[in-house]
Amino acid sequence: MQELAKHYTPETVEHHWYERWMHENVFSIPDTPPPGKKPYSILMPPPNVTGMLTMGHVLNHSIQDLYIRYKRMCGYQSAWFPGLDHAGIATQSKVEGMLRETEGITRHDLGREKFVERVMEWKEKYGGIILKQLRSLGNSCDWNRTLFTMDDSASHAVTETFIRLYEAGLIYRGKGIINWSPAMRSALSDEEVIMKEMQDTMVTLTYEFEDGTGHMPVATVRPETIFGDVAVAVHPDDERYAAVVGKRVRVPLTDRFVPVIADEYVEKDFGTGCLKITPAHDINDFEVGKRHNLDVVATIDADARLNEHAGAYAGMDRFDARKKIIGDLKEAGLVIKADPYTHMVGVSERGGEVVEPFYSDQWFVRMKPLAEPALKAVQDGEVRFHPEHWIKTYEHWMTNIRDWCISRQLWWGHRIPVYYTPDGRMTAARSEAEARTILSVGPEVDVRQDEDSLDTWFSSWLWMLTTMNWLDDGTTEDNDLLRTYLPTDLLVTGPDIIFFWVARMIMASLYFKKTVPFKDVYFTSIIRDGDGRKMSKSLGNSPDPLFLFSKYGADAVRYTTLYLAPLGSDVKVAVVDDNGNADAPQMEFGRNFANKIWNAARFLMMKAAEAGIQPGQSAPAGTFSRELTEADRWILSRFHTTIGLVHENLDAYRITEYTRAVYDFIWKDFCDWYVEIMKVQFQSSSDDHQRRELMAFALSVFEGALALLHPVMPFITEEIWHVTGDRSESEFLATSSLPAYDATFVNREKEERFELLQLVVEEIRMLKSQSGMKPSEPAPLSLVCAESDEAFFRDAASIIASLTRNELPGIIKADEAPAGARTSRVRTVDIHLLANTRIDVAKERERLNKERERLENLQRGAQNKLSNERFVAGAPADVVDNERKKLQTALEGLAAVDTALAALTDQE
RNA sequence: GGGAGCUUAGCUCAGCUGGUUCAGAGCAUCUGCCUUACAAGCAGAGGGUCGGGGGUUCGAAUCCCUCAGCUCCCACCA
Repeated sequence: MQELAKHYTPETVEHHWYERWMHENVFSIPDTPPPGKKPYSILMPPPNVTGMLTMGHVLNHSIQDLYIRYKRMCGYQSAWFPGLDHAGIATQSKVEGMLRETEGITRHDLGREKFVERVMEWKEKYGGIILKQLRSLGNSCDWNRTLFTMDDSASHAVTETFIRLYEAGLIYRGKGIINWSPAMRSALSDEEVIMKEMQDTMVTLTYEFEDGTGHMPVATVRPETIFGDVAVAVHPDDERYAAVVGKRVRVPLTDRFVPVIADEYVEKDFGTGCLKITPAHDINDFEVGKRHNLDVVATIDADARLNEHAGAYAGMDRFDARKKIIGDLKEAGLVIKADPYTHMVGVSERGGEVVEPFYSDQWFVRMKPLAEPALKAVQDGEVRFHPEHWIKTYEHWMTNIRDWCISRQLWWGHRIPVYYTPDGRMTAARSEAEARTILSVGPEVDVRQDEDSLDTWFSSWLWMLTTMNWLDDGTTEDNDLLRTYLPTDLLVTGPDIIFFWVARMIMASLYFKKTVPFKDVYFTSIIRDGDGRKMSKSLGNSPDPLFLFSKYGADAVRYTTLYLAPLGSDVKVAVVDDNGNADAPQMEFGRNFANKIWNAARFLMMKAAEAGIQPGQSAPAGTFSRELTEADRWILSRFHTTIGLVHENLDAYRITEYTRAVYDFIWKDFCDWYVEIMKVQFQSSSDDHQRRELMAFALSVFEGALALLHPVMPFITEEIWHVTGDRSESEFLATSSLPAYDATFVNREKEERFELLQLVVEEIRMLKSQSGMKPSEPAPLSLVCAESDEAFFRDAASIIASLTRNELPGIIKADEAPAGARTSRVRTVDIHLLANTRIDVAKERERLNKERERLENLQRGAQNKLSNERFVAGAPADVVDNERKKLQTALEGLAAVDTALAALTDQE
């Protein structure tokens, strides 16, 4: 039997058990579960290959691991599919930055092939750090199945799906206005653009009529785009300008004249009511331009510099040009006014730079046909959202969905499998050879593959399929994994990627596999710092989870995080500095809990040794041969109630409730009460055999509690379970079963009677404390209780004495109450404590009067209800009955208080 | 402009289907404790008209309406 240290030190324990679990392949996923085992599966949202562990991951993965472990212990074949995302933009820019810094070169210096090689090298060396970090959290996934989105198997599926969608007409190439990131020189999808409030200047410019009859005032915040103006538009109903429609106006600073047109898009009441139309640099202007057959004149290039159309400003950065142009316009007397203006501007989700509406050729996925069934699946409850309210957001997006721009002008990613001939024909194909066959061109013709790569999410949206090896060779449609684990049971993710990922997976799964990808989606909360700010690296307000693990233990961090994070709303975690590390002191909560469990185990082991229990002799959870005492029956009832709560709450995704239920059982019921009572039972046991029985019983309950806690605190529970049971290193709590719920052990009556005992003990302690007695100082004590409870309290006398550190209480009749005692009443029990300290009569009277007031309120409330006929008639019988009881107790209590008050007066 | 969520003790949050845990937990505060595991602990205590107002109901922290404050998402008024 091992000696346990006074404090729990997580680090070595965590390391040890994770190693053991890995070594014994405890988390491995068989293609098909053993007979009789039902599958339970979760897809891990693949972290970015450049990613570092954040508090968000901790929350997310703790939930996933909780369910994977819980279901495993419920007898399911748990399968948690891990992976890693190549994260096109993030990774490419990271490696480009590295190359710039260390070698002073750009990707163009290397060329595409070499550059991609370098990214791969980088990935092997520095990427995937996060996978190691996730292990320290205790994740019980099958790392052997880790899928990287750029692995050959996944790439085959990506190519194949592209081709299928292309052939089905769901992928097309088109010229249009897309979101352009000048920093990455690539297109972005709408979802990769976030709107940010910005302070700009709105200038109102003079557009003079060609015929010299005056001018039109046109407001803009982007004067640098005037060189792309092809018209000025007014609303058709705007009387102010009706006469000038059809005239031509001069674009300021140029000699170009553009027509005045009328279009419904213009808001009469906004600004001047005149709108310059610049189709190349604004999506709406583009639409207007299309309606009026206007040219598209691009004046800003891919690197966000003005081009030759901008005359003297050619080559200038867009923002420098803006300043210069405003100055020049002012000088030329063309500015009517310039006002500060606050508006929303789209910036890149990644780099934060202002996104440029850019006219170019891109690839798109037609979303409407994919969205319809995906919307229905959620509305019909085939996919359930938790919390439900996200359905509204989903519906809104799905019904207003726009085509998805999937081409990126990046080198890091899946290259678009489309091939072109010099004469402009093209086809999607699995290889150049296949393309040549399809296009029927010989080797003499130069066939070129599209230069662009695919949006990262184009591989992510296949995650439920690629993790299960769908099309891993490009052709195999079905396999055991897919048949067994798809649809998966649960997806845990942040609501921020509901469009990026969740919605698209539902679409892809329904389209390619005719099934939903998952049945339940749990949307996690966002973790914020003490001031409510989102945690971020740049703010320095995000604790490094690894630091927290080393300081508090991974179990503690997992537990505290889940305890604090309710379903659906954000959670605030205060962050303070600890020698340069961002620290989250709230984690002490979990650490203290771990320590409490540790010490309970120490105590039990100590007593077991005292009783001469041999290692490994504790009975299996829930089994015992002992003749049960009232206290035993009580703890068993509480234990099984807790088992019930664990299932109930976890099945309903009420995770915080689960953590609370187990906490309360272990700390309050077991440690505060049962262990303390056990000490008495242990001492009063007649022989070692009885003591061994007692300890075996206590250990079985304790081990059952460890099992209930294991899904959230896997390490410490595994460690203790080995010590208390002296189990072998290749046996695991992780793979054992949760204790079975047995309703026959749940006894509400016994629990209530025990509650009375608890209340009595607490009241005695209170009396002692308020009498100014030392806690350990004994005093004569007597109890008056209902006749039916007398035997119970007589039996419990030694327990009461021990718990109150007092003399044995006498069980007496009401008329035997001693004079000069301090008196109190809980429910049906009167307590008389003969303290040897002087009673502070005034203080005591105050206390009694306060109690009197409370009881009077209780009485009044009950009486009011009971005298209300509609209550008596309308409320359920047991509720009415309860009020009667309440009234009864109040009246009895009042009588007792009055007696005590009278006795007090006598003492004066 | 549209939508969603939140507001309960000094702080962080529970409180599910209205009524026996109905006003709770932890932290913090105060007072005692080296009590046969645990001071990372034990025992006590103080502290809230459940954001404001209205309604439904025999009965509301809980359901409805409304106002206020905070947060987030979506949206093409230059």
